[in-house]
Amino acid sequence: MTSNDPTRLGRRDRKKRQTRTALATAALRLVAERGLDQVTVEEISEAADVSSRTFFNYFPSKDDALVGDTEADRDSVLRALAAVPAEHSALEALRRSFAEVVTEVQGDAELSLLRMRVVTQYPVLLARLISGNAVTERALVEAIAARTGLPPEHAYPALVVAVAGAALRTALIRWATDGGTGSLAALLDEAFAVVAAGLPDPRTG
Amino acid sequence: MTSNDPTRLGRRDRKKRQTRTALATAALRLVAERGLDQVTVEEISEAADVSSRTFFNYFPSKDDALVGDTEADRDSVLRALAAVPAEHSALEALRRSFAEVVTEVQGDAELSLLRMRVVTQYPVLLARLISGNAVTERALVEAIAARTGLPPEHAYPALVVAVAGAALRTALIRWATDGGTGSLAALLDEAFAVVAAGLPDPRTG
DNA sequence: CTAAAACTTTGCAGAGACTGCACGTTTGGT
DNA sequence: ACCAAACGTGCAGTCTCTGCAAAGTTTTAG
Repeated sequence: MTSNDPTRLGRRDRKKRQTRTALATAALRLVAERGLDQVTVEEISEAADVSSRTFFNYFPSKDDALVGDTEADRDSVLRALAAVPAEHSALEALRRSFAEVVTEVQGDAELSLLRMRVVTQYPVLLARLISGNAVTERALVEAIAARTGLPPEHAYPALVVAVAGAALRTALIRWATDGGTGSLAALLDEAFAVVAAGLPDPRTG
Repeated sequence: MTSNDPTRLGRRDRKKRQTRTALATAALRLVAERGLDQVTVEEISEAADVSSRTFFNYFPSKDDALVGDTEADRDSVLRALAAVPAEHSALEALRRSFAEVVTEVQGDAELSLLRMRVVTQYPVLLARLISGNAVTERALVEAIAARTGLPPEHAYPALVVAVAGAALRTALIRWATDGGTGSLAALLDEAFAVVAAGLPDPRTG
């Protein structure tokens, strides 16, 4: 779970958080059951016992309720990256920065799997997820450029970040299609290892 | 018909193609001028001199008129991949498969640049573009799996394809932000070379 | 304890995206 | 010239999403 003691927040914030997750899980559950177009915002809101207007106070679109909080992931990854010692390579630094998100995903495996199942089923949602990451990508490119001392226009930072993101994405999908039983961290490390080796053809060894 | 010259299709198909490109270019031009939310489908349709209902006969959504024809790219890449000799590595095969799309993009540089400028400006459009590529990605994973003799569930095909796509994407963005003056093919080759080397930190050489 | 301040929820009205349907026109083939 | 298929378009209707203002709730200050 994330780092918050529910008792320390006021009632207002507690209810807000509650409503938000209620909307998100209702949306995921309903869409998993019936399909994306067969679920309206009004139905989701009713399942969470709020008005449909309130839904839009929490999420700017129906899709956003399904893809999860990309901003929280962004903060997490950026903070982690800043904490990685400078002597590590860019690729290794990114690998470590993903660790926190990875453990969060695995910690909430049931919801994560439901989300992955729904999201991968609808290209528009998969795109939405990736677009959230696009914002993260730009921030990461800046950070990697600063860390390596390269100018932000240099090809390298953008390339490493994009490739690392691709590795994370494939590991996530692989983990989800395996039913979430295995270790996501192990899958991620494996992917990064292959990338660091230059993607050698596994047949020729 | 008296002639079967592919460039001289019937009047019907000629007009269809004409209308389609008119809608797409009008959409790109207007959105570049005013912004995505400040342009309605009705305005785009009016600029192309058709009804707004007709717009939706050509494109399923406003966004689709902006991101271009991802299906054509898909066909092109898949056909090219099938033609690459089997002795080349997966990564090299993918690099070659992208060549045709790359030359098309560079050949229509003005429109491509307008599109890249618009698309990169709006995450939702970037997402739409990537979602088209998501379908291509799955097909490529199948093809690479078959080519390498690996099972489709193996991590490698998905990883190579995702990474190659990331390389293509960064090369495209880089080319566009440079104003489309340089050689896109050269940028792509450079990116692939760095990837094949395992993304070594350029600081340490 | 109480009342103002700050915030949240909600209904309402409305713009805009998108779909199914029906009807009229155009086009290609014969 | 004729027909069937394809195309364009208007219309009605659903759904997403936004701004606004009223009403309710929580927090804060006195």
